[in-house]
Amino acid sequence: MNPASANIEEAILSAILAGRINPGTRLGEQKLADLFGVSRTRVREAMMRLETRGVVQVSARRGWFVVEPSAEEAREAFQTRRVIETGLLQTVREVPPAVLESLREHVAIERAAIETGDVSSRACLLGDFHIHLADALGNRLLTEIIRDLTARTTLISMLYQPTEKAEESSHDHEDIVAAMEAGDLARAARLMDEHIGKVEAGLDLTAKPDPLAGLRELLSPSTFAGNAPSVPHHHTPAPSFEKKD
Amino acid sequence: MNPASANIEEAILSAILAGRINPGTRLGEQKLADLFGVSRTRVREAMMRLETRGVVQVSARRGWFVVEPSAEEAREAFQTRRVIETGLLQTVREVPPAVLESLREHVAIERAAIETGDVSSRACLLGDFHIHLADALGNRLLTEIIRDLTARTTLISMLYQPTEKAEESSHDHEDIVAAMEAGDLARAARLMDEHIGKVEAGLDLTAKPDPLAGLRELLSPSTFAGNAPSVPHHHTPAPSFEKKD
DNA sequence: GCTCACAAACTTGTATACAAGCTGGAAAGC
DNA sequence: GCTTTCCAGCTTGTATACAAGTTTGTGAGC
Repeated sequence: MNPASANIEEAILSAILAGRINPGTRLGEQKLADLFGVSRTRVREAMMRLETRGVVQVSARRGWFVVEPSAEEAREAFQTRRVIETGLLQTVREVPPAVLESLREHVAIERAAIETGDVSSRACLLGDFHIHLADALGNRLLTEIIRDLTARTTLISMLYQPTEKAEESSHDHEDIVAAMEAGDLARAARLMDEHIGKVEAGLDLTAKPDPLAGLRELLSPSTFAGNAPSVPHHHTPAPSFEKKD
Repeated sequence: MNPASANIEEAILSAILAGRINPGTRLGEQKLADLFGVSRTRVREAMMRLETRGVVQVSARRGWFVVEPSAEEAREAFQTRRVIETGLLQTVREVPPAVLESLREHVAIERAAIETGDVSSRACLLGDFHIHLADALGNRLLTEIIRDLTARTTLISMLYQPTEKAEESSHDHEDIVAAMEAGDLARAARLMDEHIGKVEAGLDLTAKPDPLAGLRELLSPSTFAGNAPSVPHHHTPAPSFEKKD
């Protein structure tokens, strides 16, 4: 609708869905304004829209930050996704062949990306499966809701997921599609429930979102040799938020 | 967060939920700014947030309007509500006694409002039941989603609902709570599905949203005696949007 | 009397200016 | 050397000014 401001919003959201923007990343109004060649007004507009969609947050006079969901918020996001996605599968009566075809194709692309080892696109694809599903079985409204929720859970995974299990997720997707193909939507719903449960269980929600993650990442590829302690042993003055610049 | 702009947003949303603002109502930035004693900036902020929540829309350089969902959008909203609310009931394992108590109480208030004939508050209460349910069984995120959806369906009812059936809805709510009380959540989910289906079926989605509804309402209580044709017989130049001022 | 064209008033769209507050670093004091 | 205080710079918050487009009312022409 507003050409540029919609682009800013969409650009940031899809970067999050693709896992290219880390939770906690600071998004300065002026920098984005320069980047997109508009004034701060439009950027603020996009930011406020993203804030109501739950993907960024403003800290008064400090800046906009990509949300870092708390453990509680993480649980809420997963519960919500479980409710909606199982509800969708159980509400639908039958699945059109074209939809099945499209989903099978999507899963095939997932597997290809995993075997190729294309890490950057596979996270995006795994989330995209759920968005595709909502789009195919539901409607635009539902798709938008799922999209925002997927952005949230993507950020949560970045914060709390110790190890990725892309193969397992893709296999789950395959099973869900198979159940749909067999016309057993109740089973598809149950599999979806388990799938989301597995992803959630794979998180380490006891570990607080690590404010040092950014620093550690910068230091870990060993500029210094022979030190890979899990926690830096020197006293650090808690930089709290800022990670990228 | 932003005290005033959040208030504007909340004030408008709850007015919609209470049925005090009609779909299609124009919301002028300057007038709202004067009303709330702030500048247009804050009002625009609130409007854009409400736009991403799907309750208002901007028509370029003409103004902000409370949405008038199309028949297609109405179907989408009801499908989405059905998916989420049945999904919620089916996901929940057991219902805490305190929740049951609170829901029973709510239904009692509904019935009281209906018997009293308090038309203004009963629409609000009927929608509130679903919001309460999401709040009690789900989480804040889910509640917010349901709240926005309820705002949508409230507007849809205003546009397409020929006759209100408040007693029936309240009775449905009672049955749903009874099923929950009996621990039969599958039945509760089915009843919820039927309930939302009934509300949707009670709409006349073939009737286009009537751009003259506002005018007709203003004229119908007979300033002139003896003329109540369903359509004014003189040529009207299609005022399209504006209804309130 | 009716239609059409034009202009004035009004509304949103966008940028910019300035105010308010936070952060980080330098300098002073211990 | 270490801590504390204060100031300069940077970032968002809010208002206002102006640009661009829409609507409506007026008046000329038929």
